[in-house]
Amino acid sequence: MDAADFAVVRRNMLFRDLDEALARDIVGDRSPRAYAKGQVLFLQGDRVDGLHLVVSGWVKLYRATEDGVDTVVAIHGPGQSFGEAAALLGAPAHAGAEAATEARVLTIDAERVRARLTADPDIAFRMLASASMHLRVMVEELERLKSLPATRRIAGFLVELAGDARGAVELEFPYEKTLIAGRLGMTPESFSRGLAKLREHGVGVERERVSIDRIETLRAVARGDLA
Amino acid sequence: MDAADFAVVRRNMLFRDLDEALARDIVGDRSPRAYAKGQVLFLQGDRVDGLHLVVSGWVKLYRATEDGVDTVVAIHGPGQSFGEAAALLGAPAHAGAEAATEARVLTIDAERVRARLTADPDIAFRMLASASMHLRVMVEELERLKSLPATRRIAGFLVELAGDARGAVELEFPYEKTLIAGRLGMTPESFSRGLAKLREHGVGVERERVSIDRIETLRAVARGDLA
DNA sequence: CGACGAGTTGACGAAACTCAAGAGTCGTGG
DNA sequence: CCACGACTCTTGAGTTTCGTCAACTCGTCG
Repeated sequence: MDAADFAVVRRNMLFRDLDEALARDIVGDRSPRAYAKGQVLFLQGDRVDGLHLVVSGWVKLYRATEDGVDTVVAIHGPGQSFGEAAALLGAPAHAGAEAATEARVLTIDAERVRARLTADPDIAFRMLASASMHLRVMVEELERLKSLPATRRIAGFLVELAGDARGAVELEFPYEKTLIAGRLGMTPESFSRGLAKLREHGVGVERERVSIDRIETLRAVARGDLA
Repeated sequence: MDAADFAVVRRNMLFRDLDEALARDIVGDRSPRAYAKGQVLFLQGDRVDGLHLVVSGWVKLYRATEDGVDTVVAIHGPGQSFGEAAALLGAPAHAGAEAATEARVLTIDAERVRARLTADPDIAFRMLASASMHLRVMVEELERLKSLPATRRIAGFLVELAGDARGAVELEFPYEKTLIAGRLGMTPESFSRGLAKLREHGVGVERERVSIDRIETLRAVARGDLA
């Protein structure tokens, strides 16, 4: 694994602030594996062999309901990990994973982590922290979904993408709009209309490129201060 | 703490299958504290001093949005715990907690758990398992919320309450309907109408008492096999 | 060039929210 | 003991939002 990839790994909660040597040791000689868009990493109910860490691209987690409709549960990008708990506990995955774009994902052997874990309880804390963070994200998502209208959810998504930028912002949608719509709990049509409505707040969209006149305005929309 | 209470504690994921002596040791000499309905355990953003385990009654976790509306994130009953990760990591709570009914809650000192944790890494696994279960519940909630119409969500809630009972079932709502509505992501009005609609599937409601003619019918509704 | 998929837009309908009124319960205090 | 108010829940009416169906545009790729 090259240095650039390893740098991404170190952005993850589990490896951040961890002793360099120990981090390398846990990763072992594994290299990220490349997945084509649409390729399945594992299915819902599969036993997960290791914990997954996205090095590049995006991976979606989804659940299939009985009637065939699938719900997007989360989407993970570079530096984000998933399936830690399932892997460590040897539990079946409660969601399926599929590459949403071309992606490279590092699979870390659960047994290896488990061995280090008993040796160094600090790692256990990190795993807990990681799980806790996932939980927090889900809670926030749940909150948004329960209470906010579509336009505000979209505004929120854009704000998140923009990070802490200020003033005029140019950015790209990281994956297909259809998928974003699913993540935000709406249909592609609603997403499209929502984006159209945001035009009056200085948001321009052309294909996957988005230009925002004033990100602060959008933050106000997301907060609900603006219609 | 008396034996009945301790039995409830042992139903929790963290303490189930744990060595009896160790379990008692972790709990220490703490006793459950009684909370009146509406009493606040901690606020969103508070530093949580210990992990909380509901012995009796119900505790709601909620998040307040900027505009004062609060969203119910989860509701925990006897044997369920919350705030584990936050307490252990010393992180601020990402939701507020308030007694939804009269409740008794055991607060377990985080430092004490931490100490046992370094001694016995198995405890770390349990905590992870616990966190993972929370996550799974949230994911399921998210899924339901995204894809299911109100009536099905209500049916699902009743089915969950009924457990694995068969045939005719009599039960009580564990807390106010308004709160249930919030948990299911709808207004009290919608909840009321939804319940009314379930009458044609053999559900009778009188105050907090619910009588279900055939729980199997309701399961079918929840699955979507029945309108 | 033609087929295909993604995205947009319009028309329509159903579901859920808001506002408002009213019934029933419970606790409190006169 | 009863009257009052507070609160919860229900029901009704009107409105909004969102999903569905369908047509059409526009790239992409074979």
